[in-house]
Amino acid sequence: MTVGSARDDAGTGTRILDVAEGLVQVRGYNGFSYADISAKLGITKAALHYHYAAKADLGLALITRYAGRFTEALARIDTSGAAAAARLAGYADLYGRVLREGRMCLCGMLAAEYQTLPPLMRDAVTSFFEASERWLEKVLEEGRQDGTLRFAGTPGAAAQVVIACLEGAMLVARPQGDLYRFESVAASLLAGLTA
Amino acid sequence: MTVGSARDDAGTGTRILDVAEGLVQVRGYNGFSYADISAKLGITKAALHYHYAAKADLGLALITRYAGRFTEALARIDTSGAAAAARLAGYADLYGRVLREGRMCLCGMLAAEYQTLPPLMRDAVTSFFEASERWLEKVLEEGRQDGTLRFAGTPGAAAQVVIACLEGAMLVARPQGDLYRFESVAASLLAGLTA
DNA sequence: GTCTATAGGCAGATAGAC
DNA sequence: GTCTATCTGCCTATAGAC
Repeated sequence: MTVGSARDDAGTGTRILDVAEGLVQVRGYNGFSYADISAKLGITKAALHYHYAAKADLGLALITRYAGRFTEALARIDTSGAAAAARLAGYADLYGRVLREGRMCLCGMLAAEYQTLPPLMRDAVTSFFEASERWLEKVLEEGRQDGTLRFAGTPGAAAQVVIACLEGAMLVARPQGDLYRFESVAASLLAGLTA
Repeated sequence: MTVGSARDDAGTGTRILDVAEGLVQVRGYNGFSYADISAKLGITKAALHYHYAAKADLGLALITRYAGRFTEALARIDTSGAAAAARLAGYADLYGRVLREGRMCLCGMLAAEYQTLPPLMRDAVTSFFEASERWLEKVLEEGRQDGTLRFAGTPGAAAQVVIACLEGAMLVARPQGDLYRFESVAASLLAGLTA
């Protein structure tokens, strides 16, 4: 990887990921091709294969970067020092920001296509959800102890409800052309968990 | 359409729908081809095109049949005369039955691929969710009035939470290889709505 | 790193015989 | 209704020049 002279030019590899990420989040992994990226970026398909030899390599890089950024965002929420309820709201807002760009959660989209994915991509998708669940579990447990959150059952079970609700709300909001639907569901979810 | 001599033989058109339905629910609309159906059914691709000239025709027929059966199932729940809470549990069980066959909700899968679908298929998908929401709204409102269900906000908002939760739980359960995850989320959802 | 050119395969779809 | 044969186009991927 070569560092350009200007600090803010992205590098072709990164720009490929940027375009491909949007395509997968909108059309799915099976719904885009190298030709789509080629057209949007103005470089040939052959050049794309130089950076990502096979489509599966590109797909894996996509998930890895997405999961890394997600983990970073969760770390920022943690270091904010906010109460558990606010950290939970911050988590939901991460989903809201993606949807406001007209996109589905990358891993939610890939979850639908799971059975058609190459093995390494499958593993990366499941890891994403496991990491999410672990973070939520921690927040929920802390919120229960400090009295800012309340829920029945284990923190793990509640974490699964949160993930299901947010992913499902994103999934349905786009076809219904109703982004507010997501905000409404997320608000109901948070209200039900707030003490 | 010709009626066979034996009452229980399905007809090629129906058998095509049966196979295609499974393929879409497992692999997605963009994840299967006429060749897949051809192989599973032992007839040529050309024969498939006789029954469904274009893939979009097949896709539309798939949603229409699925939505019709879903509506029938909801009608059966209604005529059971059960209380609102039990009817809600029956609704969740419709999803559970699909997942136990290793499948995603047909329209949940198509919701993910929405941006790549032909217009008529898009409209059919949104209609499915609207019909579901209207039915749930009715049940929730009745449950609130007879005191078997409780929730904050409008019945419409609560209905959206139910759909989001169940679709999302299905979506995530398959990659995680954890069908019990769905049951757990559904149980939590119902518990939160039961008075 | 990016290009032109092309391979090899599979997609959806059609023509016409039976 | 189903078949064989074929078309056209797009897909992922590679070879080799620049």
